[in-house]
Amino acid sequence: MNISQFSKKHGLSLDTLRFYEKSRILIPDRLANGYRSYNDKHEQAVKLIICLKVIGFSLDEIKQLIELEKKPPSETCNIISNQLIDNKIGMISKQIKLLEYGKETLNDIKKYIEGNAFVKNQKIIKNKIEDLYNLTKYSC
Amino acid sequence: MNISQFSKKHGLSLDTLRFYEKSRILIPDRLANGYRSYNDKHEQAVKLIICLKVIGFSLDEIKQLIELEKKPPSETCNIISNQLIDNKIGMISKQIKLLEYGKETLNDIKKYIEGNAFVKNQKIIKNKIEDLYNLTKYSC
DNA sequence: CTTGAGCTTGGAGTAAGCTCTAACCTTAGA
DNA sequence: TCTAAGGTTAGAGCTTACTCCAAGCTCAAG
Repeated sequence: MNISQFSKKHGLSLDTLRFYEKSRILIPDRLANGYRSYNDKHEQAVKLIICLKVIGFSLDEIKQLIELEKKPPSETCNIISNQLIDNKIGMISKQIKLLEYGKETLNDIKKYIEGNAFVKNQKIIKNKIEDLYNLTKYSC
Repeated sequence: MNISQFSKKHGLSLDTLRFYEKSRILIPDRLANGYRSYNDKHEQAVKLIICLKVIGFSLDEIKQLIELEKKPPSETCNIISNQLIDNKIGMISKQIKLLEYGKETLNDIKKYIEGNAFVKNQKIIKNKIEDLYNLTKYSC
C-alpha cells in the first residue's frame, strides 16, 4: 500500500506519516523507486499508535513503548514499560472522573443558559465548578 | 491579592497569569503602583477557566465563552454558546468511552507483560486494539 | 540610602505535533 | 512524448500554551 492509500485509510495526513517516519515511530518499507510501502505489520502498528495517542500517550512515550517492545524481553524492560503503563492508567482514571463531572457541569450550564426551571440560579453551577476545581487540585 | 499569592493559590505560574491577561482571558485590577490585583471575582473566573481547561476547552474556546457571558443575554448568544457546549459534551462523552476502553486495554497489556495466565497470547490484545481503533474512527 | 525581593514591560524562545514550500523524480494515460 | 498526478527530500513555518529574559520600577527592612 502506498502512502496516500495508507493516509486515507487511517485518517493521517501524508505529512504526518512522513513525520512519524522521521521520528522513528512508524517506518515503512521502500520500493525500488524509493516510494514508501506500508504492509499489514504497519497497519497493526499504526492502529496501536492511534489508540495510544487518543488515550493520552505522547509520541515520545509511544516511541519508548515501541522501542522496548523491539528489545528481547527482560526484567528491566518490563519494569520500565510497567511503570509507564501504570502511570498512564492512573492518569486515565483521574481524567475519566474529571470528564464525567465536567460533563455534568456543562449540562447544568446549558440548562441555565436555556432558562430551565431546574437550574434557576447560578449557585448550583458555582458549587459544581467549585467541586470540579477541587477535583483538579488533588491527584488521583 | 497580588499576583504571586494568586499564582500559588491556584497553581498557575506568574507567566501564565500574565499570559492570560495578555490573551484577555483573565484581566486583574490594577493598584495605584501598577501592580496586578486579584479579587473574589477573579477567583471565580480562574476556577472556571481551570475546569474548562481540564475538560478539554482550548483557551480560545474559553475566551469565546467568557466574551459571550459578558454580553447582554440574547438568542444569538445562547445559540452560539449552546452549540459550543453541546459540541463539547459530545466530544467528552466520546472521550470517556475511549478512555474507559483504553484503560481496559492497557490493563490487558500490563497482564501480558507480567506473563499473567489470563492473557496468554497477543490475540486478545490485538482484538482490543482493533476495537479501540474502530471506536476512534467513528464520531460519537 | 542602599539592598534585595518582588513587581512591571516587550519581546524572544520553547516543545509538541504537525504543516507547508520548493525543487526535483516517477509513472500512468492521451 | 508530453503532461499531470503523485512520489521524494530538506528545511522553514505554524499553532497552542506557555516560559524565559533583560531592563527597569517599587517597596520594605536594616
